[in-house]
Amino acid sequence: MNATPPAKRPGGRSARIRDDVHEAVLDLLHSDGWGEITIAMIAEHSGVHQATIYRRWGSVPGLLDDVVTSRLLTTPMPDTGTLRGDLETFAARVAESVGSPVGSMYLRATLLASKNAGEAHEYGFLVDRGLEIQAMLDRAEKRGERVPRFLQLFEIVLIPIYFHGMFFAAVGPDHTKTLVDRLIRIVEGVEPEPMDGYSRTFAEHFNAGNGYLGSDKDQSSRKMS
Amino acid sequence: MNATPPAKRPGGRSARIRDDVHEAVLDLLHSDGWGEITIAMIAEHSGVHQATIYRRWGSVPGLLDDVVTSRLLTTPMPDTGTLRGDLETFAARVAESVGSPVGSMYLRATLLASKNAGEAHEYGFLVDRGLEIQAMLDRAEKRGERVPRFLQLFEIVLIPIYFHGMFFAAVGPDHTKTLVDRLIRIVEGVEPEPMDGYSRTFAEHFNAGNGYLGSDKDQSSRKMS
DNA sequence: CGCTTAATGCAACAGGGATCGCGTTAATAT
DNA sequence: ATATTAACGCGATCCCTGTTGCATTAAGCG
Repeated sequence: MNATPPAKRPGGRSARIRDDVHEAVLDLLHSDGWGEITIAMIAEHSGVHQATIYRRWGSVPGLLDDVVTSRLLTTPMPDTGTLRGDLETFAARVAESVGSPVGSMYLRATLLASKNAGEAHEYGFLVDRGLEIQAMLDRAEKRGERVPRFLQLFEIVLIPIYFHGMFFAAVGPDHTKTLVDRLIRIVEGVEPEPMDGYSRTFAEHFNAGNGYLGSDKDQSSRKMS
Repeated sequence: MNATPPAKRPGGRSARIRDDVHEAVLDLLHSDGWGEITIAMIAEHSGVHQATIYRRWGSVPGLLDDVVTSRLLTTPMPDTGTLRGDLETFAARVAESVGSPVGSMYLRATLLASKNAGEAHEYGFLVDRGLEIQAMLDRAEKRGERVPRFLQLFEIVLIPIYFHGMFFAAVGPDHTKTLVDRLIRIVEGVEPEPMDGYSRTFAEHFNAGNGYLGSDKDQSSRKMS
């Protein structure tokens, strides 16, 4: 699953280089914002030779996968005692990381690589996360709560967060709450979803919210008639 | 909005070349399946020189945008008399085009271009479609039906279709019906969503359905523990 | 400490994407 | 029909991504 298979000599120098490269990646993603990240840039900024990076990680997606799994996604899944609580903190966390340059970059890199020429890039941490999420659901079910299927959770809460974050901008915690609320309503079947936070028409929505989705990031004016 | 600005000499030869290139793109997308599309390939397959293609369209995303807007998205929005009917046929159509190589390719190309270096690729036809969708909703509301907000429709029905289609496989008409049904349930507030079609756990879901989402396209075996 | 060899540095090179200058063709206007 | 010039074809060329062979460094091990 990891980009660096069990190394035979992971000690001092290799570890140092690994750290240098990782840090360079994070630096670049932080400074350059959303610009493209090339291996040449990483090589120069870290002082590690290109060839080394190509040999160890192969490609930018592979390197990003390593960075993400080894540094960013180490926080354990929430366990607040209620499914709603778990989902809300988890969704907020996902939204935050997907909205950041690192997360957005990673998702786009891995997903774009996914359908490309044969070499089906492993979905890496996505599978791990899936298992952890399932454990979270299982806990809730064991407590006696009504729980959604995984695909429901994925479609109703996670996919919108991913989509917003990748294409437009990070979604705020208020909206993640709305998504979680929607999921729970669906599972429990209560009264219809309130429409307070929603623009009435597409035009309003598009113009007011900046961008295609009503999120709150500035995005050079693009009105329509 | 269009990739080719109002040409000063759009007649005979230019039009012929434009058609040749468009047809080559469609041919390649049909035959090569999901493989990468390069301008070199298009040039060879169409008999038009690379330099010409670069000059007129600039890049693959630009060319795809032109192809899509001028050839593929000309079918009018459905008007069946009920919101559910409209949504179901529309969703099925979207799923089909997004699942096809052309649609998938286009979406992924725009995705790549969207947040990349400055040149904010226009979302092109997406805005047009948004307005048409809104008109569909307006018609339904005028008939007295309870209608969702645009963002709800977008998040609950369209985004999942896009996401599935772009990164995994096309969703079948059965699942699009599920999505539409979900939306209408949310707006009208009825009993909880049935869970028949959903795998029980993430592992089941992942292994059985092939790929991360339970869709029905073969995808080289990738089991997990 | 000394030996083995994994891992890195270095430079040269292949390959492809994209651009440019210039000659040629043909669309448009008169 | 003729002139004008937009648009195309062609080849050379640049630049960037990624690879490879070989020398050098240092990690792991006795």
